[in-house]
Amino acid sequence: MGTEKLNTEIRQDQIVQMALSLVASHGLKELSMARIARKVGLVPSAIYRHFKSKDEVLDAVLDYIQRRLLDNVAIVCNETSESIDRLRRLLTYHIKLIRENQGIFRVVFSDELYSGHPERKNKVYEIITKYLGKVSEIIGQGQREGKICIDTDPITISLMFLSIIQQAAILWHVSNEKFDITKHTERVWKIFNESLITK
Amino acid sequence: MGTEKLNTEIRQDQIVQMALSLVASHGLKELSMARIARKVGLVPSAIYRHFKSKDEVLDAVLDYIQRRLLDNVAIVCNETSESIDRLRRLLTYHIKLIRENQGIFRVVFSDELYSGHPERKNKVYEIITKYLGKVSEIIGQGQREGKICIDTDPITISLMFLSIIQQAAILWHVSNEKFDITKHTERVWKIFNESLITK
DNA sequence: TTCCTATGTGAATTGATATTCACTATACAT
DNA sequence: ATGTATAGTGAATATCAATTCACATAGGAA
Repeated sequence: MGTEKLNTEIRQDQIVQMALSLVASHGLKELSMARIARKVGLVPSAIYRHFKSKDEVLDAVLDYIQRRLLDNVAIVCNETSESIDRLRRLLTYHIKLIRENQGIFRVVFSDELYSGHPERKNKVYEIITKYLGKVSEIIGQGQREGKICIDTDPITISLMFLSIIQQAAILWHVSNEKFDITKHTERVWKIFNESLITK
Repeated sequence: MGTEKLNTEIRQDQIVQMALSLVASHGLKELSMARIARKVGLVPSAIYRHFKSKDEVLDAVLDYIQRRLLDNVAIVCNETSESIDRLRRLLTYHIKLIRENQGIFRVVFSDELYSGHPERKNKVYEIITKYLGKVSEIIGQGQREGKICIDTDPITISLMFLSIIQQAAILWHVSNEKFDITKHTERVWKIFNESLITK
């Protein structure tokens, strides 16, 4: 009825946001076009004015996630040029991203998203490797500067680095937010610091 | 028609196995009672002779996963009494379990499994913490024996330990098995060895 | 103001899936 | 051998989700 008419770009943004928010609160399984529509304030069929299919919506959500992750890298690189500092800050931003937007990780690590969709599975792989690539650039920089020990390759270190946060995030999520992710991160950083950073 | 009649215990086992195998090959989303039935060699309604609902099937799958994980701990504890050795072997068994039974991890870390099921989410949490508990016992033993440095608590170390394998498993899975999980594990073990094990 | 197009609506379609039930057949105990 | 409890069948039901389409309308361009 008296529903405001907004152009596709705005609606697409809203749809992605609402989709992500629904995933955060109820998981991917419960994500339906009808629910998204209701949350946006539209009727289900209206979504199809802005996306050809549910698959397209999911792809857009993935694009958004990728952007958020890579933005974090850009932000820390702007804030400081010191490699260890960059890593430390990235850790903080990553945790913050997880806490504020649980949906992101329910999506990225739910195989429901890409089972039966080779292209999408590939996209997820791409997101992870791109992010890892950026992190390992920072680590490589640190190694060249003599701040990080060079007997392990940057990719392995960056994967270790992210693994630990990621898994903590899963535990945090599964424990209904009881697991203290911040404290865990601090302890891990300490070990990380002592074992990889040249003194 | 000429379908053999087997007793409930056998059928329940078959159903759990086939369910897990389907999850491994097609993901949780594609897991339907009909598919399970076909794979077992039954008609869909027959499943209900052995499980009250699909939820019960999923619970049984979770029980099986828990058993497999804890079995691994028992096995390594039987094989050797040396803490570092136990950890090293557990790592190997864990990777083997992942490789041979990809379904296990598609299940444990798919929130689709427990979204909207607080009890099941709790069960997943329980599985993880129980396993972590066992691992940290081994680590605690190593610390008491002076083999593992004591400035970090066992739980943090065990979580780090498992995080790294787990995440590697995800990457392995998302990359369509291209990522070399064994090599990665070796490198990680090396770092682990150098930073946590007292020389 | 008047069109025209992009956007929104509601009903209908299609397809999948969990679950139930009345019925049948098998294996095992007697 | 026979009967009974247990396991298997196939059809039916109910629900739910994605998608389509004919129709309605808002809002900017003319």
